[in-house]
Amino acid sequence: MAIARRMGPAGSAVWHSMLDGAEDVLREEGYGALTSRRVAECVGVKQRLIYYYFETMDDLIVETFRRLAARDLERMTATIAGGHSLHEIWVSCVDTADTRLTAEFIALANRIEALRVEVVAYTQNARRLLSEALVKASSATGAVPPEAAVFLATSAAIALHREAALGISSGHLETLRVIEAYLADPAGQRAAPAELDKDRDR
Amino acid sequence: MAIARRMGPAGSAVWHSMLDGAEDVLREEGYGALTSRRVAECVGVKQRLIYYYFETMDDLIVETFRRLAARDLERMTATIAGGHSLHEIWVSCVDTADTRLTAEFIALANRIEALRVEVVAYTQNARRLLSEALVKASSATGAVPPEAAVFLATSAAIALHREAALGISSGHLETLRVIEAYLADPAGQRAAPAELDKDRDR
DNA sequence: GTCTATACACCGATAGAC
DNA sequence: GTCTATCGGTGTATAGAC
Repeated sequence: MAIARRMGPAGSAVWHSMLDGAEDVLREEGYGALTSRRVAECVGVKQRLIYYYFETMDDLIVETFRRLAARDLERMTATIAGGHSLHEIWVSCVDTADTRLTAEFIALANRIEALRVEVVAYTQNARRLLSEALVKASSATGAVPPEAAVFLATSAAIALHREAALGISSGHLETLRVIEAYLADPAGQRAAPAELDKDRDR
Repeated sequence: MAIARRMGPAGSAVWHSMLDGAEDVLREEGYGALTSRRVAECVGVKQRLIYYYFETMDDLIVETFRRLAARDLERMTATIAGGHSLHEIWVSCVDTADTRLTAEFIALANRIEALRVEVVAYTQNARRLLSEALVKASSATGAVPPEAAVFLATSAAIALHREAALGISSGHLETLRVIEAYLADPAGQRAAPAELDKDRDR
C-alpha cells in the first residue's frame, strides 16, 4: 500500500467538469468507452490530470454517480414537496430522469463494490420517496400496493428508454397509457364511482 | 477490403464451445471481460483459434446471441403451445430466462449494429408470442391491454433480476404478487363479479 | 495545476510453421 | 485444425519537469 500521492481538491471547477465529461461519455457511448483518455479529451486536458484529481478510474465513476444521485434525490424531494399531481411527479422524477445513464451505472455496479453500495442506497431512497408520495396521493387502498406500482413504473421507464435507444417501440404507447391511467386514479375506482370525476373535465 | 481468410465451419463442436465460453464470460464477468483471449482460455485453446472460427470478435458476439435467441424463442413457442396456464408460461418464459445475460447483450447492442438488429428482432418476436398467449388466455378484455401487460411484466422481470444481483429487494415481493395476481385473472373482474371465483378457493 | 514522457499489461488481428 | 510469434493500438497508472 503506497502513500497517497498529492491530489487536486474535490469540488473545484475542473473536478466538476471531469464528472460532466464522464457523464457525457457514459450517456452517449456506454461504460465501455469510459476511459481516462476519453474523459480528458472531453474536458480538454491531458490524460495525466485525471489522476491528479482521482486516485483511480473507479473513484471517478463512483464520484460521478454520487453527484448525480444527490442531485436526483434533491430534485425528487423538492418536486414531491411542491404538492404536484402524481402525473407531474412521474414526468419530473421518472420520465425525465436520465434512465439511460442510470442503467449504465447499474451495470458498472456489478464490478465496482463501492459503486454497488451507492447504487443500492440511491435506489432504496428513490423508491421510498416515490412510494410515500403515492400513498399520500391515494387515500383509498388501490388494487396495486404502492411499492409494486413504483417498481413497475420505474422498471418500465428504464426499459422504455433502453428500447427506444435500440429502435424498438412495440407496446410502448400502451404501457405509457396504462401507467398514466393508474397515476390519474391510483385507487382504481374507474368502474363506477370515478365516472363523476371524468365528467368534471368537460 | 481484404479477401476473406480461411475459416473453420460454423456449427462444429469447437465452434459451439466457443459460444458457450462467450456466454459464460458475459454472464459472470460482463462484456468488459469478453475478449478473444478470455474466451480461448475458457475453451482451452489458444487465442489465435478464435479468429479461425470467427472473422471478428463482434461476429462471435452476434453468433452467441443468435444461438441464444433462437433457443429461447423455440422454448417459448413450445411452452405456449403446450397449453399451460399463464402462470406457468410466466415462470418458464420470463422468470427463468437469463436476464443478466440479456442485459449484457442489450448493452452491447448499442455499439454493434449487427447485434442491434438481432436484438430488436428477438425482442419483438418474444413480445408478440407472449401477447398472443395472453390474448388467448383472457377471452374478456381486461383493464390492461395485453401489450402493456407483457411490457410491464418483462421489464419488471429484468429489473428484479438485476436488483437481486446488486442486493436490493425492496418492493420485489409486492411486485411479484401483483404480476401473479394479474396472470391468475387477466380480465380483472375482481371488483364485483370476481367475488364468486374468490370464494371458490376457500 | 498542468504538462511531456513513459512503463507495463492487454487488446484485436495477422503471418506463417506444423 | 491448431500452434508460436508478433504488430500496432490503447488501457491504467506513474515519474518528474515547469
